[in-house]
Amino acid sequence: MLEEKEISQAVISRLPRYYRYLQDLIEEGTERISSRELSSRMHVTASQIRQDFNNFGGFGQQGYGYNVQYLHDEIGQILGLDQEHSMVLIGAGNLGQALVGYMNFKRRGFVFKAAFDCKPELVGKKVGQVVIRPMSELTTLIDREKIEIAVLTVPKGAAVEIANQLSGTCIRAIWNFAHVDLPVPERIQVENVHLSDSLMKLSYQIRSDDMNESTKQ
Amino acid sequence: MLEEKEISQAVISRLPRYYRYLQDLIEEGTERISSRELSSRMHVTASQIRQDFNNFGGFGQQGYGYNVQYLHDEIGQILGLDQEHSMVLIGAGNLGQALVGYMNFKRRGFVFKAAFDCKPELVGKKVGQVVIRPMSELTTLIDREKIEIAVLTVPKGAAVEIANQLSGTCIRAIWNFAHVDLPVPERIQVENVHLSDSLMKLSYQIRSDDMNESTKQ
DNA sequence: TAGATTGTTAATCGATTAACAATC
DNA sequence: TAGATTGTTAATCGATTAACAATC
Repeated sequence: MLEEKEISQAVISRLPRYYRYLQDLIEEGTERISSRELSSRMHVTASQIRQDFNNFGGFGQQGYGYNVQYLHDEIGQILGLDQEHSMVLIGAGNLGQALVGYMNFKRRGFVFKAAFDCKPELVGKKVGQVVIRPMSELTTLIDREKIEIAVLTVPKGAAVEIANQLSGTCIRAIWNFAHVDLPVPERIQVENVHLSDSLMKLSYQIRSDDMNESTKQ
Repeated sequence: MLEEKEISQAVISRLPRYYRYLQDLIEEGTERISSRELSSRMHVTASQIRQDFNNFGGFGQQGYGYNVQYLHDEIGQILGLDQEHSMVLIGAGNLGQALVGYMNFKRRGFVFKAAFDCKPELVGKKVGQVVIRPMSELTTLIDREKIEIAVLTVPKGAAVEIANQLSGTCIRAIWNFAHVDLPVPERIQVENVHLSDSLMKLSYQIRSDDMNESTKQ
């Protein structure tokens, strides 16, 4: 009932930011907020806010605005934050270890159940709450523990091969930090975090600023 | 001369991916490629590829296609990858240390010149090629060494205060991993990497899959 | 020259913004 | 009831795709 039509990617990308601002409002003790107030805080149009929320069917009340707590909880539910999500780490390098250790994910219900690495010298070592296991145990553990999300922090070369392995398991989604596009069946969702792409965009901005400076005069 | 009009954010976001595919093509020894071939590899339309490239003024040749090496280098230049970029790390926690240690950035010309942390017990410790310094030295070092990019991996609470400090320096851009929107003057570019936002999007996809499953029947 | 493929203009599609009637 | 503000329809804007003339 909650959802019928496909929601656009643009809308979904904005939901976490709404969620964040609503959390801040709760902490400030604000009980209600109008789309106009929220729009001026977030530097987006009030129209967009109302359109976005109405994709999911109207959380406000005419003449009143939105109840902050209610809106927060609804968006949380839409984002699936009312459920616990089990994860495994694949690739226990520096970045991988940092992610496992990051407590904020756990607070939101994203829990690492295991970590894997191909390096024998890392196997047995503890990171965060889990012990690093050999890659040979990967697929059986995922299926046995009904893991939802695989966090992939391995080098480019290994990523595709591992994605193929994952395709045969019950895994639902891959959070991909490897610098390649993964070939997976449609039922597996992939969310890419390409850090170097992000850094390149930054570098583009700097350079394009330089150009403007030099052209201006 | 190279650029005049504003290039849309959508185009810029695609450039790093083009760059990556062109690198792969070079490694494969491919000398030329048509927009149609590239489009089928990358799963985008050939039209979009041609439109994107023509924002910067035509890198191809009718009847021939694009020279891979040339196109690669041009895009690299547009992204500012032909220059070295100096960076400082602010916040030497797990994630920060992982970023400093990541060699791929250095290969692309992004070089960490220093790292800072407010924790006295971390000061003096070495991460990657640099030694962690106290926060008190932050602004003077940035200006003295003409640092371009600040990599911000501090908790939410500290980020805004540090952004204010950075506003008074020669810094050009902030690569922001903190979970807040930073208030900075217009001349400073901000590129956000909100990992928990990304994870929430993944969680949304999983949940919306569930919905479809349960509604289908 | 004929074939291929670009650069570019025109058509379509989707997302954002504006406007306003519905309603609390 | 009057005022406020939503939900929603209509208008605008921008981005993507299609088509084709230019040209290597």
